[in-house]
Amino acid sequence: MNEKKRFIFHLDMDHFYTAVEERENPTIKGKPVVVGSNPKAGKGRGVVSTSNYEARASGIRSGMPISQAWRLCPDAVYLPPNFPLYIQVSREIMAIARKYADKFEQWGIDEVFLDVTNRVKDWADAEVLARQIKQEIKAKERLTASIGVGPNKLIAKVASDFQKPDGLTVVREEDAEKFLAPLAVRKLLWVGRKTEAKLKALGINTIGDLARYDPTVLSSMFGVMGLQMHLSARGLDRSEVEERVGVKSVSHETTFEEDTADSDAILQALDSLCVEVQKETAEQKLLFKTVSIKIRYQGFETHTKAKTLPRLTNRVEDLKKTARELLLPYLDVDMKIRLIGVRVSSLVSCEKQKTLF
DNA sequence: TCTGGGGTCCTAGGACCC
DNA sequence: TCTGGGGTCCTAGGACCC
Repeated sequence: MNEKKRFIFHLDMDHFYTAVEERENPTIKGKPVVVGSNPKAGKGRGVVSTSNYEARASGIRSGMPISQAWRLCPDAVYLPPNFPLYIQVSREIMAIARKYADKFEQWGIDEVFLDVTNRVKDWADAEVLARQIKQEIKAKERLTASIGVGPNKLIAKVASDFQKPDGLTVVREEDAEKFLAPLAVRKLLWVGRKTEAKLKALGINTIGDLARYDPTVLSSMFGVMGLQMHLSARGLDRSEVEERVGVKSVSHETTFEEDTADSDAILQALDSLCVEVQKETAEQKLLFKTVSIKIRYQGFETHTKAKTLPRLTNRVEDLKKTARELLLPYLDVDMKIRLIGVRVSSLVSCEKQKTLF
């Protein structure tokens, strides 16, 4: 097997939501800005979606409870997310990036992998191309991106995070292992908080530690992911840049302002979620077969329950009825409810469905 | 510190079929 | 009376991503 040398980019927009907000409203530029849930003077529920670098200087981070952010920096500009705007800007950026690559894989709203193997001849060439993409985005969108360049997706992803904001990091194949070795294992894709803690318990802190560790032990502890992690730590990743086609599920969920035991209010909220989910599937011309509900009690205990219907449907009545059936047993429990959610999956497009009959 | 909302993928067990 | 092996589908929970 002669594996062709690849050139992969990972492009990551810098503090995307807050950067877009600053662009739209220059008066907030230079101030700490936080996009997320309403902080309600420190009593708000929810988390920080994105913070700009001025806010990060106070210790604010994505995913942090908004109440904690408020305590760290009450004077920041707090904004609710404007998703329609971010999606619009995201589309424009992705259209720019797409022109530069043969293979394109969007990753969330503001990141993308590009395979530019057939567009460049060497690493220097790749760097020039990456710079060009950054420049076009800056010129057309007045936003900065950081790009990581590497021989595979894994390294490109770690590299894009290496220098931020407005960064460009090229990691040649022959330098990959050395580049990764001193970094914390948490920097690796798929090593989250839980896995990080388990690795730490084994004495594994850096990616270098992980690369040197016995893969059979990793395999017995983490299964397939263990071997995957070991390969990643050595800079190896054969996964392709692949366009994602079609969603697998559509869901909506909502956290109540206060935990509640009011069944009427809960069921009413459930109905609204069903309507939203059905509307979205209808817009995308999708039929669904499986309905799931999610319930989170006070204290964060979370359950899901699913039912697969005998046939595909897109009727809101089917959705409401099934969701209600699934949820009802959970309302008898002597705990207040924090969140409910509705999801549909086993999706088939209506067009495809027609051809089946 | 007290945890949003939108997703994907994996695992493990059970039902069911041949 | 005791009991295979492979495959698919479904469910519940959990980890991870942005």
